Amino acid sequence: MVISARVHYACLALLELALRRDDPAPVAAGEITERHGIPGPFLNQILRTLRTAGWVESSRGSQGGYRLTADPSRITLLDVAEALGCQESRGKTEAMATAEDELLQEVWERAAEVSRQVLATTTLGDLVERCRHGESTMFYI
Amino acid sequence: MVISARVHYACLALLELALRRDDPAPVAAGEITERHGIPGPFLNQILRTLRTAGWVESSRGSQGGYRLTADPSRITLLDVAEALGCQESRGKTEAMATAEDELLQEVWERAAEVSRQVLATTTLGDLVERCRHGESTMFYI
DNA sequence: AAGATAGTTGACTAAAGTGATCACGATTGT
DNA sequence: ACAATCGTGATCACTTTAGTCAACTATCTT
Repeated sequence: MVISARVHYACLALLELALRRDDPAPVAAGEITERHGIPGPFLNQILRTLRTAGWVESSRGSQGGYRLTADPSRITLLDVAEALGCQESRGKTEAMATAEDELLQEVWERAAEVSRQVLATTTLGDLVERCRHGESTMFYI
Repeated sequence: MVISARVHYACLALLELALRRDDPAPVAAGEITERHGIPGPFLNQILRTLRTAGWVESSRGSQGGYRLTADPSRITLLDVAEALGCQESRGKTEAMATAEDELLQEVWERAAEVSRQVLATTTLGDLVERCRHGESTMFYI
């Protein structure tokens, strides 16, 4: 599971939308780029992807912008990463996999899985809460 | 933590060396490429890296080859990955990190850390044992 | 109706990483 | 001598990633 700048930006944007969810007015892309220093056209591209994936909806024209389509507590960081096309491959060509090969593959898969679990158990709602309470409630291993 | 083909090959090679550790004769690179279908010159490059990192030693000339320098149970897959220069960056430029930014960084870091833990707790010795007993003793989450 | 604001679309570029190859040189055993 | 084997550095093709651009469409305000 690689966390690219794209995914990071996407999460930032969605977090911003989540924080302003009680405000009925949509949030313009420009406001997000300004607050987080994300290159404008790039964020635009990302928001488009999130819209196609169904996580945000947009309204055009003046006073337009983006809105979350779901409750922040129902959107996990894994959802976001997958929406952005985080393809994990290591796509065994099926041919000639020795015993050692398979043994290693299992380890790689497990390493990826635990990583995925972390993302799957963190929702935008969690982050909003942490953000509001100003606590950094991460417990390290 | 991205598992590249390079790291996978490196682990295969080291596993091979570990399996044949009682045999005093060094293992030629050619034997490994043949058994696992790894492109020859590529494995050569990888073994060179492992040598510089100190995990294997080589002897030249006819009957030459590679040998492990350490006990397989003391070599973790994380060691191997790091030897191959698995650089994880997501290197915050230090400038303008908003609260949301830092919150996300913590999550990415934790996701990477649990992944690293899996690799750090699996040694070549473990794999040798599993390989010999033919069991696939992986417990999934 | 005009103009400003804001999202839509698709193509495009530059840089970096990845997987892999090559030519040539240096050692060592038989 | 000769074949086997490692050592070194350069190079290449391909893909992904980050980011850009131009032109277009929709909507609101006045």
